Amino acid sequence: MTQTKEEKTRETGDAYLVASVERAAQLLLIISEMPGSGVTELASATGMTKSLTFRLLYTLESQGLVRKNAERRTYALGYSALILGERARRQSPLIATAEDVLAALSSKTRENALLLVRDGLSSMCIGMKESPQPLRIFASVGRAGPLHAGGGPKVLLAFAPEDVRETVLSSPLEAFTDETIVAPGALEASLARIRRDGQTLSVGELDPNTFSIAAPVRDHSGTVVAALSVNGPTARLDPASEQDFLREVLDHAVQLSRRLGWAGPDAAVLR
Amino acid sequence: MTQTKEEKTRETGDAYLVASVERAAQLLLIISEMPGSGVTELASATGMTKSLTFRLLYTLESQGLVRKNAERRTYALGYSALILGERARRQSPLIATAEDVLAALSSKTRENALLLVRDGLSSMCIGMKESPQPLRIFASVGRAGPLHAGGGPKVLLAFAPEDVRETVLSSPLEAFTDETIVAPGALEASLARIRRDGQTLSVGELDPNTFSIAAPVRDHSGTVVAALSVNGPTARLDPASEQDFLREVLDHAVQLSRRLGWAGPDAAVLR
DNA sequence: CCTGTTGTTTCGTCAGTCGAAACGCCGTTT
DNA sequence: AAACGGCGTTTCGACTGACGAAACAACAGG
Repeated sequence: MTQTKEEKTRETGDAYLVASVERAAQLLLIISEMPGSGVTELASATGMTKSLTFRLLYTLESQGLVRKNAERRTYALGYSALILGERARRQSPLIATAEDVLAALSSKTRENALLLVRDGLSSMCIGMKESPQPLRIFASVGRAGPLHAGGGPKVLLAFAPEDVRETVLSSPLEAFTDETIVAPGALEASLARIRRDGQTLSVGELDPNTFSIAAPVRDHSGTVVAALSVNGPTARLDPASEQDFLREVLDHAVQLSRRLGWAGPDAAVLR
Repeated sequence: MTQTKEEKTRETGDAYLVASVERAAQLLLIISEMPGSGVTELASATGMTKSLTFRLLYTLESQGLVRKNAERRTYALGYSALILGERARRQSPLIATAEDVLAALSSKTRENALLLVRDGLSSMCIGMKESPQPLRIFASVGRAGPLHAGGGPKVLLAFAPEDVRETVLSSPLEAFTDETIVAPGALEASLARIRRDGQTLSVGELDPNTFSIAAPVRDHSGTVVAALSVNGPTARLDPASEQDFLREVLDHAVQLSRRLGWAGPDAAVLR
């Protein structure tokens, strides 16, 4: 509201950004989060003017990215958004390949199976197959999270470039639960263990009473491009199932990596 | 190139369009069609300047809508696009519900099962489940087509608002094959039959040697919101399978409509 | 009938966008 | 090795078209 000066310096300073487009993209993401809103509501949610919001919506609608419910005067994502998603999926060998693996892993373990990638300093879920059981962790594709808490995120961080690790380790670590690792030293040690073991189990770091078992996914060059994980309520984590889950997650992560062209250690080394 | 005047009149005349956003959206759709292109290639594909293309890409990348392959200097859709698609799917009861029905219909008939909607004066595929058989029609979500040729499109046209029907009937009808209906009178008659029968079979109208069987999908208010169709090679269309397909398509279309809240004619009327 | 809210439209100003052209960086060719 | 062509990136100034503010219209509820 009164950050005019700051905003301008940021925008012009940050370089080649086209402000209108940036705002339109933000509006689009906001709409995806709160479909069925009207102009005014969206305007206040984005901090933009009513006129601007209206114009952007008008333009996005003309491209089919948003759809307007004429009588209720309300907006939601349009078919072009659907198509973009469909094509994005096909364009990414990782996601396209992962779908089968997620389905297999979820049906084997009867728990949520997730595929996470690192996006800057956040983790993001880009694929998921939900547990068939009624009691399950709520998760959704597109959900962003931290890098320092939870099995999948810690795997991503463990294999991230050094500058990313340093940045995360040197910034304050938010405590989501009592179990969240907040001491940089302890986190570093945890990451080292993950690199040594090639997988990890974390309990209650992100949410109380939930566990997460994760392993890295590698591409043809051996680079870790994602983390495959299974999560569920700790109530279902007894010693037997724990061994089971660890084996299955590792197994499927390796399988996925192979399909991406990875020619790393063969099955004998694993187990 | 030399259409400066025309472009301007169109843009300013068309009203509240924000040109940058419009162009960015077009660029985004182009990228989805030709992933792995560079700045220059995309610039010539969209007819935009290199500088503009670069700036738009830069902006879209900052929002995660496109992803840049740093070493190969090449662009593809980003994770935000994926997320938008995911959310668009969830926001549309039609699409979310249709997935099961498409899977069931496709497995029953062993042919492609499609869900089409009308988008202005075009038909568009918004859901699909491919035939399990090796010989199948190529189709993809997001593909736009005409309204006057093919089973699904004609169903959409038959139940479209009158002004849409009039516009289509009074404009030249492109002949895709020898079987395409190009005479307005004949098309009108065909549409009337579709409205009477509540389903249709069309052979070779859009592509030679392919058939399409379609039926309307209705929402809670009884409005036709989509067409459910099955298509395949005419080689597999013998009298027995034809009856089978007609029954299955109608059956599944009704089932889908019911799930959308339609309380129309009960099963006795159908058959 | 009034009132509060929402969506739409208008208008003038100025910031921000755009095109052209120059630049630097490759990989290939001569 | 040097010259070339093609690419992505950067700069710059002119101009325009995007923006905010505020008026207007269209409702819904009381």
